[in-house]
Amino acid sequence: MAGLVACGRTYLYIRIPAAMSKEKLIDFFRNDNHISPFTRPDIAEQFKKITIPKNQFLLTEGKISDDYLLLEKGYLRAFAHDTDGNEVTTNFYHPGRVVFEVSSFFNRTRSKENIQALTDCEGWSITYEKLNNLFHTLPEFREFGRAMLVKGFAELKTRMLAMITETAEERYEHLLKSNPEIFQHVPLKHIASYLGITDTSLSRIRKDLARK
Amino acid sequence: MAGLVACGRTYLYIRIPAAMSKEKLIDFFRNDNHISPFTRPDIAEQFKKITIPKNQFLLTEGKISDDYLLLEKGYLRAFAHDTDGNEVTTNFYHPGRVVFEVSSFFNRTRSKENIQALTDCEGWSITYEKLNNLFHTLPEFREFGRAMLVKGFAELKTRMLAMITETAEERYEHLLKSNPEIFQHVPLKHIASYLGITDTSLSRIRKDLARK
DNA sequence: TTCATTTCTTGCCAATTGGCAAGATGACGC
DNA sequence: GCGTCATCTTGCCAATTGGCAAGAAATGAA
Repeated sequence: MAGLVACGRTYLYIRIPAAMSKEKLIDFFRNDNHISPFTRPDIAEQFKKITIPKNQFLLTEGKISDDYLLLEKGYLRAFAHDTDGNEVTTNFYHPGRVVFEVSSFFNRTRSKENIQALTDCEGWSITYEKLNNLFHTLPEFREFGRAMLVKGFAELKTRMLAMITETAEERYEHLLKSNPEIFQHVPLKHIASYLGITDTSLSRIRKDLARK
Repeated sequence: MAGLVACGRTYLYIRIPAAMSKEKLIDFFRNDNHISPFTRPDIAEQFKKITIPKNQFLLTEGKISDDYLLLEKGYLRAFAHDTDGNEVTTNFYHPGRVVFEVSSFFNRTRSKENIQALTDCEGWSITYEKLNNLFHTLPEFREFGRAMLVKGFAELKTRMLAMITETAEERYEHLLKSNPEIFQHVPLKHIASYLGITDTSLSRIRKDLARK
């Protein structure tokens, strides 16, 4: 039971010892973003089950990201602050994703981003140190780690290209198609900043699309 | 001498056998983007010296990226095509950089991007297979590989945030500060598409800034 | 040099997006 | 239920950016 953290502030999350790591676990291997039980107990047992209540933070600015989280249930959002202090949503996460801040986690530097649960979340987390040990000893798992990095990289590139070549309306429509679930869990202003526009503009775009 | 490729088209580049790989080579280790001779002959000898004449391509659309290039001299640009067929510049490379297309190289998939030399270039290249062998056998070198990935990731994220939070004028000024050399080697239209604006807008921005 | 091509600038106007503020709607706690 | 606060929409106007086309300037080839 232990390991449970109660807290009035929103900076902590509950960490539950992995009681049944070896049965019900997550397998990303070559499964391309689809969740299923781990097939490798030696890997699985290094992960801890964690739950994150809605609105609480997996990572806050200034901390060093030390959760490499395989998300099983729930939705999260990452956001940073621009020079004027405004929140900018940098990413959304849904089940089947690896959730962590790449730069902070691997460089062991203070994060400029926050990662917050939009809904109650569940997943399997591993620390930097343990993850590195696995990478060191298991070449197949190393492949997995690299694949996750490369995948994130490619997605970010695609999004960048969309920012350059597509209108806000097109970007909105694509997000609506590719990630409809998040619209149920997040206010439009977060989606707007993710798309690179204001909530006012997004509202107008939605009105225009509704008339069509 | 051999290995030289002459070609009227712009799709090939010259590949010169690494005659002096062990003396004058490149060391990125923990050197954070600063070039100096390789200190590890076992690594160095896996790389081949290549030169790329101006305007020729290191990578073309549809091919699988198989050069992981440590750039020693010269400048390159990566570009893709949007749905209307227009060129969009996705990246610029300067000496001290690793030049390759992450997704195509690591996933062994056809590249959607081209990488073209803006000036005569020189550097040290390694194939996917050899690079993987090094990663497999040399943990320190693995660290280097990951660091390059993470670095590229972080840069792309920063650029993304700039696209969302900064005006085109601010993005232009930052590029001018951080990467002034490329302005000597590339027409403004390429810089414009990299910044996410048209060449017309960039021209106006430059006029405004000149008056200040 | 001369010619052709590309690059860069500029004017005109339209489309997109933002800033601000007011009002409507909805969610949540007491 | 009631009140409060966040969310969402809308109107008005301004700023930014784009599309197009013409002309100037620079570049490169013969």
